[in-house]
Amino acid sequence: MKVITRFAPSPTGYIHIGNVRSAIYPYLLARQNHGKLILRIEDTDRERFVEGATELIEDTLKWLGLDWDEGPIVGGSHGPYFQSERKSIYHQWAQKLIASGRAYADPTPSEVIEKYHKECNEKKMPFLFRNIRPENPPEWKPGIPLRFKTEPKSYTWYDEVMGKMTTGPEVLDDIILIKKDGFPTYNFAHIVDDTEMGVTHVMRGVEYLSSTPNYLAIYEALNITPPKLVSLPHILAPQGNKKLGKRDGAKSVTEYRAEGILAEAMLNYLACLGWNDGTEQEIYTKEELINKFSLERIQNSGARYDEIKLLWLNGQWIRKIVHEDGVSALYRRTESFWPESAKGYDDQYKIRVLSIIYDRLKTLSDLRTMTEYFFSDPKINLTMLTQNKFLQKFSESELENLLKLTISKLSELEKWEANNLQNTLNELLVITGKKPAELFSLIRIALSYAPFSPALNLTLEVLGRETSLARLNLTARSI
RNA sequence: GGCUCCUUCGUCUAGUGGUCCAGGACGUCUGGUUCUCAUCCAGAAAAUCGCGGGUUCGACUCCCGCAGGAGUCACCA
Repeated sequence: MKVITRFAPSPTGYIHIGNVRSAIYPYLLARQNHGKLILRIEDTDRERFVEGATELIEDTLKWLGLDWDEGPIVGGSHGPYFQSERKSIYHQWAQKLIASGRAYADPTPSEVIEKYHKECNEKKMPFLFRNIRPENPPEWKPGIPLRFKTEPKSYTWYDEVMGKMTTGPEVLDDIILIKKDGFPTYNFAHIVDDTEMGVTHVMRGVEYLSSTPNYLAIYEALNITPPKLVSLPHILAPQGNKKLGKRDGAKSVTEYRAEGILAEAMLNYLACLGWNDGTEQEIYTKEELINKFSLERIQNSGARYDEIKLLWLNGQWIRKIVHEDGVSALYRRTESFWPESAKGYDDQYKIRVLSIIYDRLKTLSDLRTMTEYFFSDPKINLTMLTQNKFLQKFSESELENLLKLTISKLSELEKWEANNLQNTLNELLVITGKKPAELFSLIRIALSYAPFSPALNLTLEVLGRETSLARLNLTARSI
């Protein structure tokens, strides 16, 4: 049997990291089995619809590398893939239920329902509409909601993550199939769509676990074998025990992208939050995830979201890309992350800067703050020099002399190249009798006035003879 | 309140009756790599396996009870 999975978001805003996992797992399962992933937009709630949200969702998926086989943009033979365009299909299926006496029009005024609802809440009783089911429902016509006529009984089913499930008749109710505006509810629409689209594995958050018996009842009334059900545990907010939501500052995937998180790291982190292959591996490529993914190894308790670990993983991925594909591979991803001042500089120079700074990056946006002095002369800050813990014991004239000596030695260099520079620096240590910490700190600060920088010889090399000497001179004269 | 699910270091997790006085990773701390920051390397601290009973020669692992947490009970998905 061909595996067909789907990701079915509502276009109500951006996808935040609490939700993407329900796109990642279906993707992995589909790819692993050479099946299909369907993207379906569940836009039946016109009030919550947000303009542009669909595009945002598509962008997010594309960025993460989660391509879909059927859905918006790519099309497919089971369309349309927007629920709002499938109204007549739902109505056809609804007619089947009406014909078999399993659905009825509900003329109950909303005040009556609300009153009963309130009553149930006060008495701490579950709200069950079937208790006030109208006795002689009218014929169904637009403007009246259509309800499922349930037959309370016990259900047992198997959830691929949670295992064997059993519930009693008390959870079954006459749920709304078609709203009074003519659009179906999620409860009905997803069943129709999954069936029509041939979905074999329904993967969604655990919050749907409690309504599963009601879905099972509809499948049964429709004479359909339900697909495999996969409940995904929640991702928990960093604080408390609540599921991660926008209120907890759950950022959109797009935001992480803008902050310089790599798609590979994001995918790796999210896939492994609540899933592991039982080995001690931490870094997974998309291909490895596709190969190793398994439903049985999805965790069945919620997992807390930990941004620190994401950052660590991102650093690992930044280095992995450089080590495996070279600096220019990483450089291609950095375009929007350089400081303003880098604008006029060519690719070659920026690649050289990147090659000496990349192992310090946690996110690509660190480039903005960490490479400033490679592109514009830093502001001279003499207190930074004189207050430095290695330099404060020297007098100003001593510092000046050390700098002058450094300048003259470096000026003699024929080839301005890292190894030669290191040799000269070593010579200077011998000549001056200073400790590396002392001399090197002085030079480093005079060049960058930054809290940190790469190895001194590399910094000098990339900065170039002219710039380096000019900056050292400037500081020497300012002391 | 009903129903359902969940419960191993701070966090993500390994663990399917003995090889676990519980392993890995993040984080934390310490030390090393000619300055800084980071990387990398080495090491340390960190879980009476939610609690209480049982079964067993032996339980994190099986059974029962309890507690705590979460989800759900919408013309939202």
